[in-house]
Amino acid sequence: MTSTASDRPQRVRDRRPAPERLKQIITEATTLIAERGFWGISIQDVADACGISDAGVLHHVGTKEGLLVAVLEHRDEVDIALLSQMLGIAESELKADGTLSVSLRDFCRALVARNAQQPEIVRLYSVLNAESLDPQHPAYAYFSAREVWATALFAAAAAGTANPARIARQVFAAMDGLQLRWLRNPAIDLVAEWDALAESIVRPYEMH
Amino acid sequence: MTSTASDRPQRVRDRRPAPERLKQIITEATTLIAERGFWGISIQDVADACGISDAGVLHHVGTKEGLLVAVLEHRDEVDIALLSQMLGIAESELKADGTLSVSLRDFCRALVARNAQQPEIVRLYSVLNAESLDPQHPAYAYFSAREVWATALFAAAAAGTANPARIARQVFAAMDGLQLRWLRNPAIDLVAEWDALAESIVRPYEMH
DNA sequence: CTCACTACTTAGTAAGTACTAAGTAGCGTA
DNA sequence: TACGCTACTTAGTACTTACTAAGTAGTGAG
Repeated sequence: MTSTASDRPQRVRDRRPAPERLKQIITEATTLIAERGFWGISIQDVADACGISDAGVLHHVGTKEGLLVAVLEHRDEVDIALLSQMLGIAESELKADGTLSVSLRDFCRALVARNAQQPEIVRLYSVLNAESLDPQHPAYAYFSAREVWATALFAAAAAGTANPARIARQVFAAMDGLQLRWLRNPAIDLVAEWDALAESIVRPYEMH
Repeated sequence: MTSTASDRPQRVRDRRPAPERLKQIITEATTLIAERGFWGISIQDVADACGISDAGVLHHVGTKEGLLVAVLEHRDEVDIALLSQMLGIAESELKADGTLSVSLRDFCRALVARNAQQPEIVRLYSVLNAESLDPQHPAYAYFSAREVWATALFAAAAAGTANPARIARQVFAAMDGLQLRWLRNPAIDLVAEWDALAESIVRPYEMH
């Protein structure tokens, strides 16, 4: 599972521009953290995956916590760009907490459709979200803020319904929970299952 | 966070009967694993919490994996006893996968009511469930089996509805997700929020 | 071609990891 | 009161951990 020093092949020097190497580190770290959680990986693991030394990784991210920050910041960037593109709205609409120009149904559908295509990322968030319930965890602040931020977004999208705050919480919960089932059993059709579930949740609150 | 050897106070010998000590080890380990996950704790941490040496802990559980097994086995026992008592049914009804003599609504209500009173245990399961998505994790087999087992139980309780299998998955998902929201923000009224959510999910599938 | 820069390496440190072997001390029983 | 059992300790093993200091080797600009 964890490689030992004697396992590691003798390296040929492979120098790369910092941005490229950093991106590689983030990619590999994302996979590893999704698999084993932040406490479950070592800097050495990431270094091995990149084909450099542990000190080489630390040269780019400073500390282990810095590695996690880099991973999460990168995901924020990519996710916001991808989502706003899928929905055909400005990125600013997802960042500021005003109103949303898309319906709750469209918003959720886009989210789920995107997630269905990147189980690794969904897993990263699922694992880190649970792990970071501990206030001592380096991602605690990030995930606490995300909880507020995401709930507000759902509520904004549910502005047309009878009880946006409650809908937001329920939708958030149902989506998270369904993804956990799907991660454990990928045979589940995430999108179809979500459509059925969302229909049930939103319907009672629709205003005519 | 993690105590160092120099922190540890000089111990007075405190010998106890094996069953009592084992129970203490399980209790302390449960708390610690719920906080930091299985990869996030060390046997030394558990030993410190119990006021004995790490070798003392290993005397009772053998290996770190043995510790996790002991924790999970103990929880199974306690949970089944508690649930069957709350529902007024035989323990065997929860173990075998036949029909259930209680309605889905009553079954879920009992589950949620119990969980609302033991956030630490809910957290233990939430953290381990996510962490153990990795097939290498020592609790992988346990949580994979639990997924099947729990889904079957929900389906049995939903036998009277139009689509028991789908209902089971949706209820399982919604409950898990709502608990995650609640663990992060305990101000949420888990029972009330569940009642509203369950109503929405089950209603469309009810047969008259 | 030279030089500054920087992406890396090696070789450390001090601490923590799971786990073992061998011995010690308390307790129940004969 | 002696004896065996066993709950524990100390001291060790071999290894991993995050991180640092100092040096090396590619690279791009002058």
